[in-house]
Order: sequence, then structure tokens, then C-alpha cells
Amino acid sequence: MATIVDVAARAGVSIKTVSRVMNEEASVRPDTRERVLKVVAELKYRPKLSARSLAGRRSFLIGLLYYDPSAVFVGAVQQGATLRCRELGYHLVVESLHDDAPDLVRQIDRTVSALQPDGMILTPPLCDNPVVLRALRDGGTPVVLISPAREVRKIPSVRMDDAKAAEEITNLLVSLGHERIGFIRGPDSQIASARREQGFLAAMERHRLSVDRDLMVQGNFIFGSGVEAAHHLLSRRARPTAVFASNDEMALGVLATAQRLGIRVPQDLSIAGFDDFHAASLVWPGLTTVRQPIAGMARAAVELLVGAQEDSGRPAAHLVLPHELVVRDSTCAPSRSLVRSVRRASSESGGQ
Amino acid sequence: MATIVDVAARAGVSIKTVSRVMNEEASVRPDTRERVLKVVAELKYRPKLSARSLAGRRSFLIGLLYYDPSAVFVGAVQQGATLRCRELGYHLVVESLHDDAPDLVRQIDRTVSALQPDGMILTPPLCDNPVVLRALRDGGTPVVLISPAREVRKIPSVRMDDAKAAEEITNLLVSLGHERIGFIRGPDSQIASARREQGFLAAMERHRLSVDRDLMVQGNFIFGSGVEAAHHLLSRRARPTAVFASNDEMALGVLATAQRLGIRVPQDLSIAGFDDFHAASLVWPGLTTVRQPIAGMARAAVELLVGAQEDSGRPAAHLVLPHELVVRDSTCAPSRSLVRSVRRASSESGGQ
DNA sequence: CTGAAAGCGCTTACAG
DNA sequence: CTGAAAGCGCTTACAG
Repeated sequence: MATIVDVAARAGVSIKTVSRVMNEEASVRPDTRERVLKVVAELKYRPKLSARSLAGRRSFLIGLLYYDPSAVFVGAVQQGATLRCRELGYHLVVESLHDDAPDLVRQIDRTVSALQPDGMILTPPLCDNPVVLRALRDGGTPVVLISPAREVRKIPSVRMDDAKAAEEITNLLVSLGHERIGFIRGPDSQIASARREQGFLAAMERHRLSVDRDLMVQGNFIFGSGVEAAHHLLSRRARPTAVFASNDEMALGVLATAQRLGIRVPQDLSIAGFDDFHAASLVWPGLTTVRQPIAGMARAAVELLVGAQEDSGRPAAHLVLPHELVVRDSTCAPSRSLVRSVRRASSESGGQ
Repeated sequence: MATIVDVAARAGVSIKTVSRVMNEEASVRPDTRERVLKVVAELKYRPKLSARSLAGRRSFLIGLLYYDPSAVFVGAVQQGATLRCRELGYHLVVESLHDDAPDLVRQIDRTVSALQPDGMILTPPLCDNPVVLRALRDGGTPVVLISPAREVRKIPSVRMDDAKAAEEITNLLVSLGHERIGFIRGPDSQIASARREQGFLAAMERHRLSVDRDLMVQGNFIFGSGVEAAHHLLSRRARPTAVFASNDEMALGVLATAQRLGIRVPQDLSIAGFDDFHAASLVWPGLTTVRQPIAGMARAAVELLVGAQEDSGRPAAHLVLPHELVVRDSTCAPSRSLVRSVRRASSESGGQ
């Protein structure tokens, strides 16, 4: 395997010049550069990361710390991050940590001091764990948070606009003709829950639709909580004509429950979710939902970390990336008779 | 940040002795070892990977090469691999490659020569790609294949017994009382397809149940092909009382179609899948399926690679790990009347 | 059981 | 625009 010395000798230059060419520094004469690059190609020379890392300030390693048994979100993050890393000459090291492992700090310390990564990407829920953040700050490792619960002023982050997306999907339901819309909330522990609820309420208000508090149910982002919420919502006399579950997994719980109860989706009940995870397109009917720009967020995170190498000291960036509405077959306009019967039941039961 | 020199000075030994302690070499006097370890703890000394890698023969890096847009399988592999790596003092670098990228070899070469990983884990379909295998062999990188289409004699592999698992799940259906069982095959491109079919046929034969060729349908592991296959199987007069789809995604297609056609699952139709991917537990009814020991396979792969460091030259290991049947609510015994009516229709239509 | 020396393959900090 | 020297922090190969 060729080294920088071999290349320098064959090209008739010093190793420093080879180094300059490999790092694309400006101050090399074009013909010198050409000559070096030719030899590099002939010898298939590739700088070794370990040597560059030991001698220099960079390791060309980005870490991805995650904790997610189902790994749906993380899979997409990783896909985006690994591709962008390759384009930039970096490599992605992944580490699965248990959120409340007793030796969490030690595990992070070990990884940081062994690898000396140029940056770390954190996904929920680790990006909201103060213990993790402190350990990394103490280690002096640059960090980017993906979809954090709350933005930390000094730590750059990348996220989407949950409130706006929730508002849009609610608008969609309203524009189809739905007036009584059930909402299933996520757990308090995740700020996305509050943001999505906020978007839902904003849309309802804008359309001057009153929100029946009884149609707002607490869930926890898990399938089972969608099932429970659906039982609550669908067993009422004045049941909603549409349900917006604030994530797909709960939406699938609603779908399963509706099917169990013999309620046709979407004819008798429209269902919308949030996330566009894999299964959303695998059920029947396919789930109308919001696609998070996860791969894009991951790419942006890598760029922020690599860019931070060059010029540090400027204020932390907080990026918000655009999302996408995915309209499938779980939503449609309610039939007139359905709207009428719901209105009647609703007024009888005292709800508006 | 403390270095080996700092530790040696403070402990009053040479750096070589510190090195020996850190690498757990036997020939160090217990009291010397104690003294060194105490200083290591005081100074929070951690050897740097880059220096170890540059000076020594190992990089303590394991690569995971994958190509999988949905990343379900890979997510589980990664989870297992990253945990075992940590236990062994290694780190996992992941790289997403496009199966038929034009510069596939160059991408692999770059990764291998930059990182000098101590080994590479390959998942399907990359583990069956001769271009990838050749590139890695030329680079001299040890490789372990996870669930390869076919075992390569010189390359260690880890897999489960697809045929046996398929046989077991078929046995389950038969023991519930099913006689007419539909089977949906996977694509020819994956050897698992043939193995699962083989297991299905073996079980049927063992129970002396004739297999109606018309109940065996070709699929391609995608949801849509499950839908199509289900239409074929369920629109017949003598339809099966159970369907075994050779992966979960197709099984969900069958489930969706049955629900669409008003066929109750499991009362009127039992459905079994294969994989136990996340959504299998998120639909209603939950899918009876086979859980692949993916995390275990990943752990074993790491162990094979790390072990290969110590003693190379012995014949390549080909491990087969045990799987697990996951019985949920998509399967049950067919009612007597269902069995009777199916028998009748079947004999009338000339099928057995 | 322990250590002194050399070297892994690069980048840094200077110098010209 | 180019180069000579030093050094990053370890392991290897050897010696005692």
C-alpha cells in the first residue's frame, strides 16, 4: 500500500507538496498538482485516516449517537448522514446508547477520547438528555441536535416545523369537509407533541371550527395508545368524521380499531397521521400523513459539523427544513349523510 | 488530555508497560498493573485510536456495508453490532452503498484504505454482490456475510435456518386444523425464497397434505405483490383457509386485501408471515410470524471478525442461529363449517 | 517481568 | 510556490 513518501519520491516533490495536493490547498502550481495527481492515480494512493488524525486536528469521523429500539427514525438519519459524509470525505461511526444506562457518561467519554470525532449527531431522545450534552461539552466535541425538544442556544440544531405541518394536515381535513375532527396527542415528554397540537388548534381556530375538548385525547406515540384513544373517540354518539393522530403508529391503532368496529375507512372515518414511517404505505388504506425531511436534516447536520471545522466561533445555527404532505387513501370527504347525522348527534348531546 | 507518556511518568514505569496493561497482556506483575491502572483512572487516560491504529496492526474499527432504503433489517443488524463492538472495545463505521452504483468499487476502496477496518460486515443484497466481495478480497479486508444467498466457502457467514422456520410455521397452521394452505413465494433473486418454500413443502408432505399448485403464488417480498397474490388466492371458489406469505410485508398485503374483501381474519382466514418486522405487531390482528435472530447474527459477525484477528488461517465458520416463532392473532383454528365448505368447493372444482 | 529505540504516515509550524 | 524538520501517541521488534 502506497504512502505519501512513495508518491513524493515518484513525483519528484516533497511529501509536504503531496499533502497540499491531497488537501486541495490553493498554493500549488497547476503543473505540479497535475504531476502529483497522476502518480496518486498510478499508485492508488489513499491517505490513511489514522495518520492524518494523529498528526492533524481532524479525525474525519462523525459520530451518530442514538437510542431507538425500533430504529425507524434513526435509519433515515443514518442514510442521509452516511451519504453526505462520503461526499465530504468523512466517515460515520454509530453508537447505540441506552438513554438511562448507568454508565452513559463513561460510554460517551470512551467513544470521544478513543475516536476523537470531529462532531457528534444526536437524535431524540438523546439530544434532549442533559447528561449526554454535558458529557460531550466537557469533552469539547462539537454537536448538532436533530429534532431536539427545545433548542439550546449554543448548540446548533436541525428540525422541521411540526406546528406548521400539523396545521396543514388539519387544513386538508377541513377542506375535505370535516368539521368534527378528533385529535390524539403525543406524550408530554416530547415537545413535538405540543407543537403538533398547537398546529391543529391553530387550523381549527382559523376555520372558526370549535374544538370539542372531548375529542382531544392523550396518547403516547405507541400503537396501543392509538387503539385506546380510538375506542374513546369512536364509541361516542357524536363521533368525529376524521381523526388526526399526531404520529403514524397511533394512527395505525385508530385504523385497526375502526376496522375492528366495522367502521369503514375512509368513507365513515378519515384518518391522518404524522411521520410517514414505512408501515404507513403498507396498510390498507394507505395512511395520509406528513413526511419529515429526515435525510435532509441528517445531511444538514453533517454539513454543520464539517463547516464548524473551518470557521468556529460564529453563533449556532438552528435550521428548519421543509416537510411534505403525503395524501393517501385514508382520507376523503365525508358523505353528506354522515355530516348530517354527526351534526344531529352532536347538537343533541350538547356538544357543538 | 493525558497520553501514555503522562501515565508512564506518573506511575514510574515505561510507556511499554502502560501499553501492556492497557492491552491486558499477561506478563505484568500484579502490583505494577495496579499502580498503572490507578494512574489511568486518576488521569482519565484513554488510548487514542488513531495512534494505536497507526502504530499497530489493528484499527479497532468494524465496517458495516449496507444497501437498504427501508433499513428495517439493517437497523437490527446495526443495533446488535454496535453493542457487541462496544463490549469488545471496537467501533462500528457504517456506509450505505447503492447496489449498482457505477463507482461501487472505488467507494469501497476509499473506505478500506482510509479506515483500514479490521473487518467488514455485509448484509443482503451486498453480501451476494460479487463485485463487492472481490473488491474487499483484493483489499485484504476480512469479511463476514449476514444471511447470504449462498455460502462462499472461504468467507465466514451467519444466518438462520429459513427452511426449518418455514416448516415450523406451516406445522403450526396444520396443527390448528388447516388443510388448504396458500403459499406466497419470494423473488427468485433471493435464496431465502427457495428455502422458505422448501420448508413449506416439507411440512405439507410430512402431514400428507397435497399441495394444490394453484395455491402457490409468486410474489416479490413487496406489499403490492401480497395484495395481488391475495386477490388470486381469495377470489377462487375453493379458497384456502390459511395463507403463509414468505415475508411480513406480503402478509400485510394479504391482510389488507382480506379486510377489503370482507373476509374476517383470523376467523375466515389465518395469515402467517416471516420476519417479525416492526409493523407486524402494529396491525390488527397482530401477525403470526417468525422472528429472525438478527441482533444475534450481528453480534456473532462482530465476534468472528474480532476473533479472526487473533487466529487466522482456520477454516471459515458458517453459523446458523436459532429463530423464534411469534404467534399473534392472525392465526386460529378454522371453524368446522369453514373446513367443510372448503372441502366441498375443493372437490367440486377438481382440486383435492 | 520490564524497558529503550525505532517507526507507523501523516500534518504542523517554520523558513525560504 | 515549495521544502526540511519535528512531532502526533501509540505498537513493534528486540534486548535484557
